[in-house]
Amino acid sequence: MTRPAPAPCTQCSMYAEAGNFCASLTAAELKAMNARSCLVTIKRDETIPREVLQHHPVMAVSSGVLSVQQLLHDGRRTIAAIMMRGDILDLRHTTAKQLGTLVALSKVQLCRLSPAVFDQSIAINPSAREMALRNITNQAYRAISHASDLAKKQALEKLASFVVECRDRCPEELPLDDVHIPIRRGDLADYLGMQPETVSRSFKELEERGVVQVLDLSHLRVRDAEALRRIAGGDRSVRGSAPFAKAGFSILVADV
Amino acid sequence: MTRPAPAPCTQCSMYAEAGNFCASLTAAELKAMNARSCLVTIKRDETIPREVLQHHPVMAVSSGVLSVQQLLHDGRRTIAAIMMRGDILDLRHTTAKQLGTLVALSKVQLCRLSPAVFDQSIAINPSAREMALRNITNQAYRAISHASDLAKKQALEKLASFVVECRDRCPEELPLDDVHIPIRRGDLADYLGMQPETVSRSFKELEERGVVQVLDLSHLRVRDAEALRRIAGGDRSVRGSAPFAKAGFSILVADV
DNA sequence: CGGCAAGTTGAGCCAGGTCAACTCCGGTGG
DNA sequence: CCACCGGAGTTGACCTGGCTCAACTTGCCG
Repeated sequence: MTRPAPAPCTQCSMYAEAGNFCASLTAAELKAMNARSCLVTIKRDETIPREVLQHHPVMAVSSGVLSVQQLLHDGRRTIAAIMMRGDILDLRHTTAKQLGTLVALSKVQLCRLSPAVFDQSIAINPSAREMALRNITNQAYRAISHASDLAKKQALEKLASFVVECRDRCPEELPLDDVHIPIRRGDLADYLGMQPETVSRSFKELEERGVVQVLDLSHLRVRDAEALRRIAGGDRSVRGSAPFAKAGFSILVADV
Repeated sequence: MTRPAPAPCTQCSMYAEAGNFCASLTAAELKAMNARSCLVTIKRDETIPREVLQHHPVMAVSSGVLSVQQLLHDGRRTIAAIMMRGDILDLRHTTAKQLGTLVALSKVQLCRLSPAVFDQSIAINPSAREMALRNITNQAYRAISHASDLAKKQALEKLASFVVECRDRCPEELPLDDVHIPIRRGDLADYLGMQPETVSRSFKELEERGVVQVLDLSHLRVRDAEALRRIAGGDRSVRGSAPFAKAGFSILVADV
């Protein structure tokens, strides 16, 4: 039985989207990459086993959301980082153990890059090198900025920060002001270091303040981007321009 | 007036310490780097001004502790990351604004690398390339692991984690089991997302449990490394093997 | 349409934030 | 050399944001 024909790189978002590593490869490099790499699909809540990471320490997220998780002794779970399309992981110098486990938060397409081809491309192709470096650097700075969200911000502020992060980072093309929340409430709670209940209450609060409108569990509409930004920056007193989005209530309240 | 002769790279820890970027440069590269770069000293609590960062977007920490800080609207301060010797910062694709401000937490020696020489070395010298990539990747993974400390851990656990981080990361050569805490209590509080009072109480608690002994404000002795590790991993019930380090108390307590 | 997992809402409680007083220590000047 | 000063750190008492637990509602998939 032959191995299933690898999906051609040309159909992968790592290649298709400018700014990603594979998009900067030459035709020859892409061909080598295509021959030596392999695109796998991971279902939601599946963990990438340690031995797989050891055999394929270099990989890239082609679609979906991959998380770095840590489990505390008594069952508390932390999502320390989320990786999205274009993000490169190089675990050759970091055992997965010290980083945590890699768990898919949605259906994830992951490309196991050939380390040799990866290194080779980085060595000779300046633009591939720049893309890779830029991606890793951005991951570092995103993680730093996430740490700063977690350190001192209150629940509402963390959530506002996260919405802003989604707006900047999520690849989807949506009507202006609509934001796609790519992960579930429970995962979001573990990413922001809070409880699902608190996430829910904070969404409600943002909505009551007229800052966002919750369209469904994975879609928001931003009603007042400036207010959102200011809440994310720690100004908790801010109210949006369209308070009490669910019309009707405001009249009742005003009359009391 | 001639510019003061730049300190030769050979005296800088970026060069002297194996595993750092500059240590992997060839003699010719080092000479180029020496000619085009400049080592500056920054006093504690000084901020690197934005315009300096724009002119010198690539730099490396030679000694001391440099922090990435963010100030919330109402004055809360966060230390999102701390950089120590060997760490490379490349801000060419990240405005300092989105990352935060860079503030020295101790006397810092910072080398402003020439971006051109840096890029050139990375392009042609495989071992320099690997060092740079490895450092950036490690920074990313450290930040991720810091984020996971902040998300769900309690005060005591965060502090234990930090002590472990210091043990692994701090360059000082100290007697086994002694740990150097390179930053002040207030800064530590902002790094761990808590209040100075809580930091103080947590140190006391670790000491009362016999896990560490506080020698002075910047030195600890680890009494039970395994207990420390377990507390850092979320097992809050752990007590050390040498409780009530300040002798005498235990007798009184036992008699009640 | 039924069943289950995910999400939301409400009530009570606690870890850690806040505020104020106190101690410790290093630097400075008489 | 010592008295003084100011900033850092610590301790204690109180308070609150968010965690916990439990009940309920919603949304998803067969």
